[in-house]
Amino acid sequence: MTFIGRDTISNCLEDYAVNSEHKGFRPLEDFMADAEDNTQSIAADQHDAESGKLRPTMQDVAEAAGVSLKTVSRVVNKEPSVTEATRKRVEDVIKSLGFRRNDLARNLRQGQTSSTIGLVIEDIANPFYSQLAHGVESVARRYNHMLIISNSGEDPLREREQVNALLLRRVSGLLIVPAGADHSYLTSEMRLGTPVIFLDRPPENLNVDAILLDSYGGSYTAMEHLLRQGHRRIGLICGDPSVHTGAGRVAAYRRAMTDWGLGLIEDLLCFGCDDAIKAEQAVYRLLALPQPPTAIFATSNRISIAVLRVLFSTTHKIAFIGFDDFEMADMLPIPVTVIAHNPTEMGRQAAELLFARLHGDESPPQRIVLPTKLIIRSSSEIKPER
Amino acid sequence: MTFIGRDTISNCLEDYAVNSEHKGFRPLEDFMADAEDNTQSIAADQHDAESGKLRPTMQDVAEAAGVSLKTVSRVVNKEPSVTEATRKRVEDVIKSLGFRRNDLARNLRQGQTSSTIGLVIEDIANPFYSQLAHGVESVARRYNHMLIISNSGEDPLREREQVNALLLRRVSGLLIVPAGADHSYLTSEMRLGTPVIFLDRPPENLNVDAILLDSYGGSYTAMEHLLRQGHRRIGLICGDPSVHTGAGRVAAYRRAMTDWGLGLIEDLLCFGCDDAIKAEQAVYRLLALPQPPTAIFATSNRISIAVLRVLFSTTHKIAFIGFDDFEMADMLPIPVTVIAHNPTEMGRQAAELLFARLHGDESPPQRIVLPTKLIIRSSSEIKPER
DNA sequence: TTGTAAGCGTTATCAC
DNA sequence: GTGATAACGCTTACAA
Repeated sequence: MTFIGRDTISNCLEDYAVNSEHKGFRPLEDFMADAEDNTQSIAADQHDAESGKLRPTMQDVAEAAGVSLKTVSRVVNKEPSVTEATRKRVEDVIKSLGFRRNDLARNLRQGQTSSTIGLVIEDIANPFYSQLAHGVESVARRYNHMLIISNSGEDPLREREQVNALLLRRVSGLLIVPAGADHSYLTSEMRLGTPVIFLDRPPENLNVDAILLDSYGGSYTAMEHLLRQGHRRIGLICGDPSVHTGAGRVAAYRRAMTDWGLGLIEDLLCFGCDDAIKAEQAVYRLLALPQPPTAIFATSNRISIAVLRVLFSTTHKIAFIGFDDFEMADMLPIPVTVIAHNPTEMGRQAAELLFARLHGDESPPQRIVLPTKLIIRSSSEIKPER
Repeated sequence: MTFIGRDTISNCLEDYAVNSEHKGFRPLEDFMADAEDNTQSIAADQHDAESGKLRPTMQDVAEAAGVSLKTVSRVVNKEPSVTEATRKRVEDVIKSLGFRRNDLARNLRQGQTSSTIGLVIEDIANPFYSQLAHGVESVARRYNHMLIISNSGEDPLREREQVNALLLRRVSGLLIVPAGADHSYLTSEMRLGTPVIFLDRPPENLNVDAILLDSYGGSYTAMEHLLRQGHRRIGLICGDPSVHTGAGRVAAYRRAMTDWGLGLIEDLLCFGCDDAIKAEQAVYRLLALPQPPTAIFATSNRISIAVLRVLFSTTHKIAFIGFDDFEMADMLPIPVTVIAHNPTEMGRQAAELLFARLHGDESPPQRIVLPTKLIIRSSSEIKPER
């Protein structure tokens, strides 16, 4: 075990510890700007010079063991009809040569697949997606498949590229959180036998399995809860309202207002708040209104956090509900009421369905809608000021 | 766009909205227990009945276009020497047949690799690892590689299985956050040419690149900060102290105490708090001590959150510092002082190094130690009660 | 129990 | 420019 010496420690003290002007969580790029040249590089001891050896094949093993290639194959695949003696001999050679079967070749011969499934999401760094991926992975492992994850970054073009790259690699199946609108480009591939399942958002122009969330129902429940508390001016902060999930949540907002006999006040609706900056600006705009909202509904975890950051920094007493639960929602100064659901379970169900398809389930494409649950903490219990 | 009807909404109201006895963030399994039978399944419209078509090969394309297999290959790979006319003809056939090159076969022929890299981590649902994965993926994409992520769940056995599965699939390179202790099993594979890089923890019995964090330096800085505030009874809550990261943080704790002329009080040291439950129990134990600590140092993000959950639920005024920054650390009732670093950058650097190795960089194995930064918020400024 | 030969879908070599 | 033909490392079918 090697530790960095005391000099490192004093470096840290001088360079960082005193600096406390920084506040707030800085997850990505902006962090290293002032720190990266402090990267310390320590060369390790020695290095194996000679390399360039070729990877041994079954043929090599066969020759070294004095048996045929096929016998090696039998041993490797644990087929029964091999003498204990030859098996032992072959296994020894395998060990000494460091042989490892090439599954690329194996899969090429056996079927069309790579015992790998592909998952296309927006951004693995978002907890929603990392939980989703966790669920998928746990199921994939049960079926002896590995998981290739690729980020589309909400870019339809990139989504297509990634899907194509996965298909080239002959993934056994595909799980997609769609970024683009038109997915008809997948029809031919699906006809050829690759099962595809959509997550979180349904496909357009494609008849395919989808695991969705009850965005509309959950949001309607949340709105009703706010309305029951007496709120009439409710701000809405959402991302792209043309995305399915956003659309459902916005529709629920509108419908709830209408059902309660309230008109829509355009000034209270904020669209396109896809990143933290835009969401924060939207909140500031709402607060500056002659008649600011008495409550705010945010349509996703990222947006919620941005909104709350502003709300907590002001003295305004505004009720809040957000879609998606998030870690620490219950630990904030005012615990946050959320529309919760289970991303891990969503990933699991999608993966299970994928493997069912892979194993020959030919039933018609399904639409599974997972339930949401209003978790009432404190932020929604703030009453409207009169 | 299809929305769930009003009946769904009332379901939600009755089944969930009223239920508010639940508090706290429930990320995984325990959530669905009471909700899963509410899963609604809606069968979709119709279904393409006939399938079973075989995937077209270059040979099929060649026959349909009346050219040789090799010519198709030339077109697919955009090699120069093809007439515009034949190129067009072949491309049309490719489109009409929905042909897609099988990269399994291509890779088999070309080299040993699958233009895929493998990443083995503890748990993708942990923000530390999902940020790390994000960094790796962004670099991999630049190099036209896809990323296979697999979770070891801290289990050395599973780690080995996963590594083996990745190697069987002929990943171009391997990024590992090691769970096990002995990694000599990788030597033969590395000699055969697969570059391997360790993240967060160095390998044992293996001379290989590693990207690490300055656990010791960061922790020492944190301890000094607490000691300067006058704290003398500082509780330590950590996971497995035999893991490299844990060991470095514990060593810094001990050393700092010693350097300040303080003895170690065994009662204040809590080891093996790997999950939230154990960490919480540890805090309760500390609080119940005849002389409880006036400050606590937690050695990871998960532990920090568990500790804070307890601390915030009591009236004890205890200072706190945690290793790893986390989202919302600055928004809690008492903003949390942390030892921050950049997981995304760690992933990026590891991936860059991996590709350098892949491109023939033969320099001796490196140990890169990334800096940490003490971000002082409020939790560390609580003075010891006299 | 063991071995031979063909073939998976591509690319590489070298003719034409 | 284009096309045979032989690999790549393995499995399948069938023979010995």
